[in-house]
Amino acid sequence: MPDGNEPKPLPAGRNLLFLREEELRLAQDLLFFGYRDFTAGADAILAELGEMGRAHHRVLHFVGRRPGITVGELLAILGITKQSLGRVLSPLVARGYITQTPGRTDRRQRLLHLTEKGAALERRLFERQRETVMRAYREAGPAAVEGFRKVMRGLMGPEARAQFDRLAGAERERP
Amino acid sequence: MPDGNEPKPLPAGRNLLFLREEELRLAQDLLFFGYRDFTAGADAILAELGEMGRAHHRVLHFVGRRPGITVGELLAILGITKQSLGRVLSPLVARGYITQTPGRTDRRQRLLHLTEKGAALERRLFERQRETVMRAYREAGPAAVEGFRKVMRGLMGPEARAQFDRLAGAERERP
DNA sequence: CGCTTTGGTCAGCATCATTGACACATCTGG
DNA sequence: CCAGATGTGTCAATGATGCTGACCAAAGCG
Repeated sequence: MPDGNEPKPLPAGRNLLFLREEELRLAQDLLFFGYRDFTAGADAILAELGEMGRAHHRVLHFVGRRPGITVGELLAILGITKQSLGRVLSPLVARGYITQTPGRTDRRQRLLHLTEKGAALERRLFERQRETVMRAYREAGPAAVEGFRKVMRGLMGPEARAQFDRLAGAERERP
Repeated sequence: MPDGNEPKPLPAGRNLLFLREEELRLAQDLLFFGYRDFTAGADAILAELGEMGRAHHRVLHFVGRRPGITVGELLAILGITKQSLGRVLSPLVARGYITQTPGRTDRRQRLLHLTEKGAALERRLFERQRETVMRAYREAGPAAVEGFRKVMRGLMGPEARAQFDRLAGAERERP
C-alpha cells in the first residue's frame, strides 16, 4: 500500500480529502444500507432453512476460506469469545456441516474443515451474495471497485487488516 | 473515474468485471472486517455509557439526519418492526434524547426531533466515526472514495437506494 | 514434574430482532 | 356522520447473537 512517505502536500482534491460533515453522514448511510442489503440475501436463505443465522454463515465462510483452520485462529478472525463461537460451531459439527480433526503436530488443536454438506450450503450462500456484488461491481466499473477495496481496507483497524491480508494472500501461497 | 496512474495496463475491464470466485471472497472479507471496525468505535462509546447499543445510535443518526421524521418513515428506513423500534425509541424519549410532537396536518403522527442532549450524544458518536472514515478516505484518496460510494450504493436493493437518495438529497429542510 | 496452551462447557445476562394480537386516536371517503 | 383505513403504542413470547466468570480436560513444554 502506498502510504505516507510521499511529500506531496498538493492541495489537489482537497475538497474531497477534507471530510466535511455531510460526507461522513453519507458514508454512514452508505455503510448501513449497503452492508444490510449485502447480507440480506444470505440471511433470507438461512432464515428459510431455520436453525441457523449469520454467525453460522461467517463460520462456514472462514472455514471454507482457510481449510484446516484451528479454533483459536477462527476466534481471532471473528473477534468473539470462545463461548460465543461454541454455540455456533458445535451445532455445525453436530449437524455434519463441519468436521474437527486433531492437529498432526499439536494434537490439542481441532482442525476445522467443511464437509460436503457444509461446502454445499456455503456455496449456496456464496452464489446468492455473488449476484449482489456482481451487480454492484458491474454498475460501478473496475476503477470504482479498486477504490471500494481501498476504502474498505482503510476502515479496518490494524488487527483486522492483518487478518484480511492473510486471507487475501492465502490463495497465492504468499504469507 | 478513469484517472488513476494504473501501473498495470491489464485487459482492464474484463478481468475486473468478470467476478471470479476469489474476488467475491475478498469482497465478503472486506465488508465483514470493514463494517465491523467502522462500527466498533461508536459501539465502544455506547457500551461505556451502558443502557444503549447500536440500534439506539441508528435512531439518533436518522432522526438527526431528517428532523421531524415520523415513526413510520423511520421504520421504513431501518427496515425493522414497530415493536423493535419501540423498544429502542421509547427509552430514548423517556431519557430525554428525543422529543415527539404531534404532526401539524396529521395529528396521529409523532414527529421526532433530537433534544440538545440527543444531539450531543449523536455528535460524540459521529466524531468518533469521523476519525475512522477520515483516515480511510485520506489513505485511499479522492478517486477511491468516489468508487467506494458507487459500489456501496450498488449493493443496495431498490428500496434502500430510494431511501438513501432521499437522505442524500435532504439538505433542504421543510418547516 | 509443574506450567501453559488449546479447547470445551456450564450458568446467567444483555441486546436486537421477530411474530401475533390488541388498543386507541385520528384521518378520510361515501 | 359513520365506517374503515392509517399511525402509533403496547402486551406476551421467542430466537439469534453476543458477553462474563468459572471450571475442566488433554496435550505440549521447560
